[in-house]
Amino acid sequence: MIQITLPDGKILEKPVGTTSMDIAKGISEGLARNVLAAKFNGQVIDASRPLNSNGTLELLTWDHSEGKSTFWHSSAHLMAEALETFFPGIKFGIGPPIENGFYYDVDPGDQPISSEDFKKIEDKMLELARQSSQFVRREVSKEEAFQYFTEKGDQYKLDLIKDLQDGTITFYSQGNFTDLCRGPHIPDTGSIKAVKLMSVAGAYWRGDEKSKQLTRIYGITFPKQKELTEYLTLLEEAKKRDHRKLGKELELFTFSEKVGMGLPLWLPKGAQLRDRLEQFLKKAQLKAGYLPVVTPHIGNKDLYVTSGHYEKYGADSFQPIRTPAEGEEFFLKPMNCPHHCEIYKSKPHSYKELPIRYAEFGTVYRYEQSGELHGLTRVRGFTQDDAHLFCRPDQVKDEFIKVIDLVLFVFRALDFKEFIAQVSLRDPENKTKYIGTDENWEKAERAIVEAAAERGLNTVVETGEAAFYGPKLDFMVKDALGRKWQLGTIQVDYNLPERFELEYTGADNQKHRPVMIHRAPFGSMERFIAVLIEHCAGNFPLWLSPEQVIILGISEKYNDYAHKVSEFLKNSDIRASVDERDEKIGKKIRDAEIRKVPYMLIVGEKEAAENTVSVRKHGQGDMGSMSFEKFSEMILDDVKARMSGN
RNA sequence: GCCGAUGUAGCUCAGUUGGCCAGAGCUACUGAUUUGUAAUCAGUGGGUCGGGGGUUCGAAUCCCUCCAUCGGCUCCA
Repeated sequence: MIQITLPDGKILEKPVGTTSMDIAKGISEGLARNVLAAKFNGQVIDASRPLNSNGTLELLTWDHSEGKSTFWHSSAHLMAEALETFFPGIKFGIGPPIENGFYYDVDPGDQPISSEDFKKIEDKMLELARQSSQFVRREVSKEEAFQYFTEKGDQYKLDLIKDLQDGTITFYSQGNFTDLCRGPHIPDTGSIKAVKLMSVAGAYWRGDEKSKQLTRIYGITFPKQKELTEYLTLLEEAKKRDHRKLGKELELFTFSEKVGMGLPLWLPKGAQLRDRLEQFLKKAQLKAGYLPVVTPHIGNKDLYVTSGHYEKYGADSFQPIRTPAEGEEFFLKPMNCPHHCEIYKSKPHSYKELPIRYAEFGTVYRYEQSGELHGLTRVRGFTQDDAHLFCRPDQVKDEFIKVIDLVLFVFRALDFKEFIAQVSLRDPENKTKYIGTDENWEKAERAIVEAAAERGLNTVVETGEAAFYGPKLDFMVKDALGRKWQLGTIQVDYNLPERFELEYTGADNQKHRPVMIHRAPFGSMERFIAVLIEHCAGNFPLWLSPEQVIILGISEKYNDYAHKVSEFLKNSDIRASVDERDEKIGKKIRDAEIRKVPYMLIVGEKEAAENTVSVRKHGQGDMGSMSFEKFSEMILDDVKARMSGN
């Protein structure tokens, strides 16, 4: 007999070889129907696997993320089975579950698969699912595995088997399809009730640019049709928030082929929004002891030879500008730090001065591969809310914490509640990728981990994701379509101070090397605004809104009064304008609502006579009337409260 | 950069077996109207059908090529 401990603490005595499914059936038929897999002693396994030792057991259903993963992984197999019926000889790479659904990388040979094939594949998947074929697990020898896929002619599977250890290889079969697979899988295909293939895309075999490119088919499945419908509705909603769409509709930014791809043009309203954000952060930074500096957009090649960036990125960046007479080479600056190092070097420093914090909204230019460009989130010219902190080694952790606090202040002011802090450490297996000593790396990594812990950040650690010069802490958020983007970043750098031979004089009258911290709470203005647009669906908070108030006259007769109100508001630093058009009030309101102007003031005969305005709030409707002085006060109070981060 | 898809007026989109001067709505402009909380009416203007080349009596439509955009991959100081 073995003892099985359930999540509620209950302990069951069961014969050796009992399966999780048996246990589920013992609890309830309903549960048994919904069990997709099981987690035994922390390992996810098939519900049909016999249990042979004591342990803790959790039955996984659709409500568990691991249950979903198993469901989607099995769905990938189901799709593969369907694909094989339409594309005989098709070869398979890998087919894992992902955050939303699954994909399978396939090589269909000379019979391309396009989205036009989706319908028939989906139908076939549903047809196969209805047969409720069981997923059957089988342990095979490496030799047998080789033999099977050699006969099938699937070189990708052979490539995978090559790296597997004999004795650990398993096959899973359902219906007429057998795949090399670690598992686990759901009991049978019958629970897959709704299927939707999302897209096809190219993907390199094993993620290697030099390998053959396979066709990746993305799909998602659900145990209920209703859930698929809901998911598709959610995607539609997300599309409406896409910053590229809203950016155009709200006239925030645009691109021009003539100017060049990936080079955003900020329209007046977008520039206004951007300026509000800059002013907000500049104010906070002044309070936190930052010193504003300004540096040029280009820098001599020598600067980047010294920094080491020339060697690493020289060939893959915009090529240098040459002076006609001297033939000197200048690069568009891809980052601000080398310039700031030279500012630091402009005079000797005492340990008493540190930390020194140079801040600059610095516009930088990076050559991004053409296929990488994406709205405002991935561009070739962008402005970093950059700053470089030069401090003593004993100040690193404190400074780090202060920066975390600043980032959190910004996020709070802008109502970003969901983000994760990613700690990026170097890959210990591949230390040659990085510059700097082991000792310095360890010190820096420890400082980051401790600082993040002290501020209670929700962190994930990513090994091998560090920059080549130091570890970093990045704040990640998701866009409307669930894609993850890095916003703020804090990076420790022991490298540049070394390369630029930065120094300060210590209390011992000896020269010491400062530590540098790069940091940008927004990251880049472009990306931050992109994410902000999606975050608030274009309904910017009042204090940021490019147009805060629009005054709408009932007819042209009241335009004079409307202008009087507008002038009064503008004199109080409220961004107000008048819709002077000869349109009916309904039309003016509709247009202002579509433009997402936070406040509409409707003025007619009654208001003009009483010196009042009729207030309509965006998305909420009529709020009644008040004197325009009172309205102005209300707006200013709101703005003031928000800008201070409450 | 790679794979796949897309590209018609300022915007959103019709226009598919190649065939009269390429269409609609919104926007813009002109006029009428002077309006009370999400679209007043009428008229006018606006397009090298992404660029270039080709096939054809004839191309927005078929082919080639380049460019840009979109979805991914790879990359991201």
